[in-house]
Amino acid sequence: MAFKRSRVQLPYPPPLSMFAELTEDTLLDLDRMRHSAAHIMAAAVCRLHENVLLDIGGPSADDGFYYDFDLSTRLSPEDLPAIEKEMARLIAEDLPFERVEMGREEARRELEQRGQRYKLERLADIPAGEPITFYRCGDFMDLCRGPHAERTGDVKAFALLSVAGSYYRGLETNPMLQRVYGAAFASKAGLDEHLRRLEEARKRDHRRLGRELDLFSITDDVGPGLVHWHPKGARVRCLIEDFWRREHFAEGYDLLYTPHIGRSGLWETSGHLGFYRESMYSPMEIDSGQYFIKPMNCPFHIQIYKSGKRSYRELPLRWAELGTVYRYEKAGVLHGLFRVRGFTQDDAHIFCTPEQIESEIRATVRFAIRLFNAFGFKDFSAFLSTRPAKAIGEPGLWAHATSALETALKSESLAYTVDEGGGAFYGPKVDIKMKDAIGRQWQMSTVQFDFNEPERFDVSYVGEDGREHRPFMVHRALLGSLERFFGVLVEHYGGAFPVWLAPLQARVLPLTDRQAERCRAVLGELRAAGLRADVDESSGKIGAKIRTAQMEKIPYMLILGPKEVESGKVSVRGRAQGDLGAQALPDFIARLRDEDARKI
RNA sequence: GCCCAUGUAGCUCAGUAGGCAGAGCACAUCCUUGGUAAGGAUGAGGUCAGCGGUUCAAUUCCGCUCGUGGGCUCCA
Repeated sequence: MAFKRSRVQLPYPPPLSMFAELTEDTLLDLDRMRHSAAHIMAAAVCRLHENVLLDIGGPSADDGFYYDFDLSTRLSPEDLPAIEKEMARLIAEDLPFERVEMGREEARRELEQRGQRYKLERLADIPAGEPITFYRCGDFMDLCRGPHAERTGDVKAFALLSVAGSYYRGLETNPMLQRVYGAAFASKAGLDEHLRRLEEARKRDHRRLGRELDLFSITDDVGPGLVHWHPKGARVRCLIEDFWRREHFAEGYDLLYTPHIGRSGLWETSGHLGFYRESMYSPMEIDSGQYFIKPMNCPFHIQIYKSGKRSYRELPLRWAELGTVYRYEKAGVLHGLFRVRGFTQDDAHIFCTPEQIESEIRATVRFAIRLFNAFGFKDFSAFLSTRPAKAIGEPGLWAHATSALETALKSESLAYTVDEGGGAFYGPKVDIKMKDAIGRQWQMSTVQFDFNEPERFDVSYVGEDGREHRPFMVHRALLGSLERFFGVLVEHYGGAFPVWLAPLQARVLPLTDRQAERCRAVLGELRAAGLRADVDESSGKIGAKIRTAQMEKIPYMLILGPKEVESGKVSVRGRAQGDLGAQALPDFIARLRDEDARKI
């Protein structure tokens, strides 16, 4: 039984609590207790406000609870303390939760009498034959499946965290309800630990570190969702890209560069204007034609495929591109580097024969994991999304493709969940998720079949039989987008990049001005060895220079005073380890180059 | 897009019950040349997000716009 909720979409803020030490039973107890906390909150709101229309609430994510309701007044964060106080009172009263089962008609009358119109709709959703239950707690009674804690006093520690809008049933055509989120734990210590984790996540927030470490910015003047990579961020990106290119060549990929805009006809053929228009920007007029900025790279890669007649002997073709695309995202969903309007995908398209597809997919999954291992991600799982009701392409093709995906997941021993019918209309897919340093899950890679575009563009190859065949076409992005991947990486490392990715690997610190010249000479040697370094020539004391370097999270500091100048050594300080003593410069350089090469 | 909150110096944040705006850090200049996480002094830096309204007077009150943050997934 799936007691732990999983999500296909990127969660933010992501669930922080891992509860590794908790058993399934205690998790269920926690869920039950949080469900009750949600009811207590609803009861408190009903005590404080008139005409509260209840929708539903319950445990949320894996740390708290929420409840949705419709109120005549708008709740703001300032209202939370009063609700908390009322909740505390209900908890102190230690009221029992009483399960009341009733017939459908009786339930309807009950809800009508209370004027609970959302609840009436929810009641109608309950399939015939299932028991209809209410839970009573003092004078508060709510249609609810349960289960609940025994008494309100079982909620030992809670805090209300935020108010938010929430569409009824999550549909934006429905009225907007008010949602209050809270956290609840079995003990004060659990709650404190949770709040500590929230604080830890805040410290790692890539938007905050992006500013503090001068990595990137997004400015109002240019526009929301459009990223500027500052020198240090750009340096990290460059290192990621260099690594990515080397690995792709080693995996038998070729690289492409394609234009950023294309004629409307191209997008009509591809189907994007039909299916994807709401994510595309308005066309621009060039000569007498309309051009669209690309939301995807695939039509261009297909053009290259079609630039000549292809033989089965050429397949598989693996074509990758760091392709920059622009997509319209609703203003409210933009978020730092995680959700932007212009981004660079580490995109690739694989064209292959049916016989090749299984090994291609396997290699792709293995490749993704290998890449992520290099960045310190170790824990993976996957989602397999299969054929939806409305789909293009023959069922036989779908079955073949889906089994290739599944085989790859099994042979790589990836835990996966099947999202039955959750695939896009044009093909099944696998999404790979991974855990970061503090246990949060991120969905990064996607491997996706496409039965639509090859058809629309009439993509083919000549087989052994001399006849034309349709190749399989697979889209895949491993890192996802460089923007989002970089954001995750910043949070994963908390801004303290390992030596191989650090924008600056070492800083040379003169004790006084008299060592400045020697420091510049040391810098020259570091650079000549291919290392990234600079010198702090400011006039502060050594403590201040160390503090600055420490806050910039530079892996190594080399301190040079009269002693070092005389001995020809450097005093090394590690960002994490502190004072490492004096070393000969060549030894330090060798050590740094070794760490760089070993990606640590 | 929708709900709520929010926007004051490069950053973090005070402040004005409506009367020409303030701190710390960062920056510049000078003094200091100090051995492993902040030496000192002086100075520069603001259309108080933008536009409109009320007012003798608006950064402050009101409206709109833009941006940012939390959400809009699970769900009787």
